[in-house]
Amino acid sequence: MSSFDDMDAFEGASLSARAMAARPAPYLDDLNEAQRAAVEQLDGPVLMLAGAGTGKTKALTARIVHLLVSGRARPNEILSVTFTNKAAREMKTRVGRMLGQQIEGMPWLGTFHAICVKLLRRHAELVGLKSNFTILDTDDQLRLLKQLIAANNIDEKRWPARQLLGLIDQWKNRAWVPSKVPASEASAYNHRGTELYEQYQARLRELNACDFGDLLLHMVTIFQAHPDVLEQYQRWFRYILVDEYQDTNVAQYLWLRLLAGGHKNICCVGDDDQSIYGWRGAEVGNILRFEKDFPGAHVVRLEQNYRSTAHILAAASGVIRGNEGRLGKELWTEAEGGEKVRLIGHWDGEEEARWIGEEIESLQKGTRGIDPHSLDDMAILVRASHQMRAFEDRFLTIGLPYRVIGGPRFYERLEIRDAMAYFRLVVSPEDDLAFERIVNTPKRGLGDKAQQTIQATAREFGVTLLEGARIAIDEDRIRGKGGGQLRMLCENLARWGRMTGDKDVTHMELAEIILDESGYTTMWQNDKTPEAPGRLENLKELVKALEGFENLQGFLEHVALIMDNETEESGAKVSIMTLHAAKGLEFPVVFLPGWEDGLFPSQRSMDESGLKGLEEERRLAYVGITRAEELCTISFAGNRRVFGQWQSALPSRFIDELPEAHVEVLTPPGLYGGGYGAAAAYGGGSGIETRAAEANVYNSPGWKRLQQRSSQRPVSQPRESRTQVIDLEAVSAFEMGQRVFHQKFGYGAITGIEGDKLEIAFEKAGTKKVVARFVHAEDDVPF
DNA sequence: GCATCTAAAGCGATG
DNA sequence: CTTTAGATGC
Repeated sequence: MSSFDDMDAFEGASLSARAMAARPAPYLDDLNEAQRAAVEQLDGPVLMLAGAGTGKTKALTARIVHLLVSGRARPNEILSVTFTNKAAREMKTRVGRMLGQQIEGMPWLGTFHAICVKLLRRHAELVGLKSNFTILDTDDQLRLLKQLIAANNIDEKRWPARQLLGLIDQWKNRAWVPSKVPASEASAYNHRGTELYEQYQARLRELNACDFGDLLLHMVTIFQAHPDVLEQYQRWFRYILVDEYQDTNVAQYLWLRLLAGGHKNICCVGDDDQSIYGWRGAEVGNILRFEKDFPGAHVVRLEQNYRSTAHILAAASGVIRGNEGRLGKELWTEAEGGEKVRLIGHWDGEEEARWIGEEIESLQKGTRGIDPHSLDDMAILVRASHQMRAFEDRFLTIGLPYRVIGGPRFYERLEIRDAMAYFRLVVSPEDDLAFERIVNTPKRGLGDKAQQTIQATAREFGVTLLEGARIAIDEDRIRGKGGGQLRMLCENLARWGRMTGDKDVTHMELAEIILDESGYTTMWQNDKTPEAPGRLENLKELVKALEGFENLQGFLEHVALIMDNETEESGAKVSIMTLHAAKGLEFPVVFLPGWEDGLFPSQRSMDESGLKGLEEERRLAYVGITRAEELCTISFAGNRRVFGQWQSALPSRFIDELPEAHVEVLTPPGLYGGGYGAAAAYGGGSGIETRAAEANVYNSPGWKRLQQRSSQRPVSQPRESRTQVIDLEAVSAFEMGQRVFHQKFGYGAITGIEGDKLEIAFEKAGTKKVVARFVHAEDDVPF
């Protein structure tokens, strides 16, 4: 084990405390009373209950600065954990800005996982790993589990690997090693869950690998079994700060409690009303229990909101009031005036998308006393990602620029994982999982049979797959085209491996060489699907990302934890994302579509977790509303197509919880009268509102009409956009029958021209009408 | 060994 | 409806 003092992170990070103390402390001046209290109470346990938009990050960064300036701790003695890399990055820059100087050494400001990797590399041998262990992504985990399931003669059809993975994840979130899984879980996964968990852990150790859950679990295990190690860190980390404490799971909680066990200088920041990750193992209980865990804790409430109008806050408060067992907070603001929260019902999901599209266009120009807004200021927040499609389709048709936030993250993408597998294999030839992944990608004529031969050979000689492959070739066990290709792959890998030591080739050049010579780049160049250009683009991004690292090895060690889906595109765009992805963000204008019972609150959530599930959904509604600064529009549709089936739905029960005084009900032309929704059906809301709801909705002709027609496919109502800009110039470049390419739908032929829109029969996506400027001539594809 | 068809499942998402 | 994994056929 390397000595404590060797650790990079523990040295060279000092910033002269005296030099800073001499500076004035403007960071305290623009804090309000509560924020200031939270910042100045440096010693002992502190719970900062920070509502949405109350300047939480500001207080947190001021606290770090205060610790540094007051000389309580050096930058490398502060442990500061966040959940996302984005949050970590933001805190780093804000601390730097507040100090008025860039500060290199905040090595322990990062995500739980990033910090645990750093620690675990130092102590890996205590849990049977080498310090250069690899971190598996979900894909690798799943493949491993499938192998185990097959080896145990379990029918994967009846007992899917995904289920087992979910189970193991949950156990790890609760900090249960295989031997600690309680008997109550014994029946899980056909009574073989624990057994397979044990095998999985053993296999990980063989592979010198661990998964994300292990990063924390191993550290907890080490701290519990080696008090001397724990004590070192308890002493070293003089102050601990935790962001988004309501999202911590049991393993993270134990980890924190162990580290804070000595001095108890721990400050947890969170908002129980924004706990929306229960299904991922987060325990709201952690935050509710804080004062019991840390007796004498100072609890500070940040309740003054600087983000939203009073109407928006009132609406959010009205909804969240429905939850039990809250720590209790009431947001308030000095701001006056503003628009009420708007509520509108639609016939179906497409109508909803159409209306929101038009609304966005008129807000762009400014309307009814609302100033013009950039598209960057507007966001659509949906409950489930499949709701996004309706908006994408509509926005493509009317030519409204949008960006989808979330989606598959950069490093989870197929091409990135493939490329990384090549790099992994070059750096560590014993990485069998990487070998399996790329041996026949691109296609080398090595199918099941050849791969089984390699596996068998490797087992026979007790060597890695790559070594087994080499032996298999030498002994002529794999013949024909595949054999030759495999020989070439092995030789290439060996050659690239030697090049890692070559001073004349930078690791970026090497990465390019690997991708080119393996045929991987060519594979995508020859691919004619619409995704291919984007994938090549991503590979370029990947190589660019290498720049910040010393070598391939260094890059790989960090990549699983630091890669973000971050491509800065030019031009203003409206954002579309899930409510989960929206946490921590804010927008002047927010649309919240799809407020229908079953969709939101989600049926699945309620089925799985009952009242707890419903309460988490309610917090999600609270998070959604509080993202809005000026204008918040909630909508629901009477009919929606789910998995191709038309289904009718009732307005969300959360709509009844919106306080009427702060809501303006909009009535779109030609639709049933607006009004409150499902109160009667659930007995929610006040008596008056409930009766009003019955009168307005259930007995209204419009509602009855809606009910009657709900089983039929609704006729879409073509209505031209008020703000249509016809770009005939773009259309003139095309003619009937021409073959064209579209970013989203791929290749197709023009079958009609109408105004500025083209009707195109796509090869894969069917016939669609799209705006001409999103279409390229076939020979003008922007690769 | 690979391409093409067919059946079944998909609901929320960070490291 | 869409995607994807597995089976089937060539």
